[in-house]
Amino acid sequence: MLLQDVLKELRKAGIRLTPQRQEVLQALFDGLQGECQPQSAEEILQVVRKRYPGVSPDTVYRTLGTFKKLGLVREVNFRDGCRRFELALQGGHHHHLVCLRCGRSRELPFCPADCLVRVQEYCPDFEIEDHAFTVFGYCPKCREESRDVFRETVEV
Amino acid sequence: MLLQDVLKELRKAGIRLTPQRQEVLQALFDGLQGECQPQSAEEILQVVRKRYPGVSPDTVYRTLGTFKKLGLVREVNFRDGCRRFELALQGGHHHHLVCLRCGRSRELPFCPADCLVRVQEYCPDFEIEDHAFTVFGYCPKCREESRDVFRETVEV
DNA sequence: ACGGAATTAGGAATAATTCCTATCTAGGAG
DNA sequence: CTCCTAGATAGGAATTATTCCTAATTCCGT
Ligand SMILES: [Mn+2]
Ligand SMILES: [Mn+2]
Ligand SMILES: [Zn+2]
Ligand SMILES: [Zn+2]
Repeated sequence: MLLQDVLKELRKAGIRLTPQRQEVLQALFDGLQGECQPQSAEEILQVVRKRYPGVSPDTVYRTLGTFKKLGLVREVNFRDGCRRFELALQGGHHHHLVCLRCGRSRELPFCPADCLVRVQEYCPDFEIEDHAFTVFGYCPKCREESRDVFRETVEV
Repeated sequence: MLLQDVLKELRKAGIRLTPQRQEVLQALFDGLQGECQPQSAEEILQVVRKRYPGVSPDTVYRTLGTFKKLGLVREVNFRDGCRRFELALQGGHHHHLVCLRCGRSRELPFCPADCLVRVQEYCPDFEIEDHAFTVFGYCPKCREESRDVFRETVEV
């Protein structure tokens, strides 16, 4: 799905298409490229300001909240002190593997869907809205580096 | 496992047993009772201060960090603006179902262990440390209440 | 009991997020 | 096209969670 399609959807949903919102959306689409690092509000703000200086953090947060309510954006937590956001386009559902040292993440094409089914059976009257599955640990690069540090320490 | 056993383990691990740490540990054990709501640092601070006034937030955070490194405490995120903590005693591994409205949580006896295995295969060089599986949505009570509000709105 | 490394209190600093309010504007009605 | 207004924004202040700093204290092995 492309930016244009999403804009159409938003219009259909009765969302006013301000330039600010479009820029935030664009930033979210940009974040989809490459290694897919969900972005913090601050990061999105910086991207947006390149094209549209003067946007306020408040607007970014408000817009992300709006998009989240529409199911267009998902929030993820990487335990690095801020919330992160990424587009939740249909068919692209995934989760993350996060390095607790460098903070980089990798997409995981696994989803504990069976657990969700069991949860729904376990609590039939609970209305499930979203779920998080995130794996934390240390990436190969960071493990390598800490091994180096260890060597240096020992050799001294 | 009881408080005494954990204290023994801590001593074995070379952790200095200050009264502050013992109080934080006690607070965490208290949190285990009842409906198991993982506690925020602030909540723990309040509990600790009842017995031991004058503890600083810093100490609570530092202690939680220490316990986390030891694997004694797990951190969970309920999307309510603060980190939450709970004891991670052996055999008691579980996850949570969280209401986005009232913030209350319920324990889930399901763990996406199979996903973790696949993740480990997918990234053999990544050192998995921890994982999060949390289901968000609206609890029966909150759904009921919002239905009431809806009725009132319509009837006016 | 002593010494020293680890720990703490308290207050300042930081960083993320929200609130407030005067001003602006997208988009529907005419 | 112009007008109108509900909804959106900027900017700065306020809030809240968390960390940093440092002098003073304390656990615990010897
Ligand atoms: Mn992603
Ligand atoms: Mn729990
Ligand atoms: Zn890494
Ligand atoms: Zn609820």
